Amino acid sequence: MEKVRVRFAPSPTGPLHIGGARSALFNYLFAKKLGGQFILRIEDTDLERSSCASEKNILDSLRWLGIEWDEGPDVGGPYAPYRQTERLESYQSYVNRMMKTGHCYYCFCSEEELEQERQELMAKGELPRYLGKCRSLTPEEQARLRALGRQPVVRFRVPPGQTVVVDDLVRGQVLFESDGIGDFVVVKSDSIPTYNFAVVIDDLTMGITHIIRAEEHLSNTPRQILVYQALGAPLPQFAHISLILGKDRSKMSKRHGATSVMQYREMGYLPEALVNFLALLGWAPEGEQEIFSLEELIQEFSLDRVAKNPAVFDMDKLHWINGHYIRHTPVERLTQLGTPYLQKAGYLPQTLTTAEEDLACRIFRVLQSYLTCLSQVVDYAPLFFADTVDQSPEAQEVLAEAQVPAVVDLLTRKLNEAPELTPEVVKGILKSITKELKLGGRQVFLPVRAAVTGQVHGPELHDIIPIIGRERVFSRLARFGG
RNA sequence: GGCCCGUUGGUCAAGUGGUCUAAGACACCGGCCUUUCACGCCGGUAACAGGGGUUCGAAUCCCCUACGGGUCACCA
Repeated sequence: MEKVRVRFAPSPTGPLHIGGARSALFNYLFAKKLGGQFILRIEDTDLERSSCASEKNILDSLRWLGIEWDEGPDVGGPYAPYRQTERLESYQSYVNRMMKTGHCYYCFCSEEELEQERQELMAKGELPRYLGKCRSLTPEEQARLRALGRQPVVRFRVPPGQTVVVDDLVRGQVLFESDGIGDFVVVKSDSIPTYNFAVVIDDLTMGITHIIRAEEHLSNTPRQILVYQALGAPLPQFAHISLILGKDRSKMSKRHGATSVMQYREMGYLPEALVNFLALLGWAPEGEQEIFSLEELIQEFSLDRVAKNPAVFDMDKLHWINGHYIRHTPVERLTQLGTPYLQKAGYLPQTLTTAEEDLACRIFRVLQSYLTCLSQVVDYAPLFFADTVDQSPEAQEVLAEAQVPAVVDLLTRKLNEAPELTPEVVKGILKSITKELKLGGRQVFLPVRAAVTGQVHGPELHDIIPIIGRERVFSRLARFGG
């Protein structure tokens, strides 16, 4: 069997979108599952909107997710270059060929003329498309127009009365009538090829076997197929995956909140969590497993388990998955990834002493089951770093109880006497207080928690008191003593 | 508007004519664990868009309607 070669071909017009990441992921999984190659190609023929920064963002985002490419703009490969603006010559010969065979022709219509044509068609209630005005210009007419300084575009001559069949691996056969497609531009007046043409040539010359991309490209596919046919080239396999929708069921966009991979990274999502989540959007494994490593996904992935219907981006589930990965990752890694949030918020300095590193590690150990994303550590930070804490209404209620001053005084004394504060020591102290004052656990633990943290909920007291440290604990307890 | 795609609980989804009085997960609710919360464990509520066919039998096949989405550029 022919070796599988797939590609992810983003245009560098913005940061990598969550939808793009999923397309890349599906391509990657498909390739790796079948022992094929995953190629990254940059489609930068839109000179206006393309930027190096966006390209870098896309590469960084993919790498962060753990999606590695076998060939691409930065790593090279046997079909280099992998940036369309660097492959301009490669398109020219194909244009010439189609020009010679009559599949293409020059069109001198100006934008104004086209706009007018569009308006007229719309006014008549017909579908706006190019009517083929320049289809049969004689060489003389062409020369005259060129002499006027008109820069022509090259259009593809769409054959009339044809049914174009898109054989799609996820959607089955999809039929299009060629009459519904106007002669489309293949080379722009600045002599840069358009998307619909460049993709075909690149996929063809790079030996791409399967084109897995978002559904929004489905209606472009008949145009591309027409080009393949004009060239007498074999068709690759197509697979159009459904879109990712926002909460309101329209295509995911900025107004739905975070849409780029990097935003999720900044919010403290782990790459493996995002990958796991994205894989489950529009694809379902055979069993009932929900948590998958990249390796497992590669094992399990198959295009025929990809859904046809669009999927709503479910933030709740992402949170759950991320929380799961946070709970299951080593504290050292959590600390490493999470400490920058503490630094950015000013709780810790840019460069850490060994003691501060240790402190951060202890904080993350305690918070591990509380966080659903790393940035939330900042919400808990005052608990560990503030000299005084505000009491919640519930905490105030608890602190009004009669036994509180005695408990606080005794705790203060015992903490003071302890040579060192460790979880074991604090645990013992708290227990001894219940005994000495003959109080129920609740009557001791709850007020202590309220006084020390300002909350009635939170991690084990014996874990957090040593982290908070004697000084701060005393300053928080002070107001509640007898 | 034309063309195209889609429609199983709030969400992700399994399901490819009988084993569906429809799986699992998230969310939600309840219980257990625990000094509290979180975690974890156990349990519960909740769905085949509507209407016609085909068939002994339909979530599964066909048609229509409704709704949602995509696309109609010298953007990709």
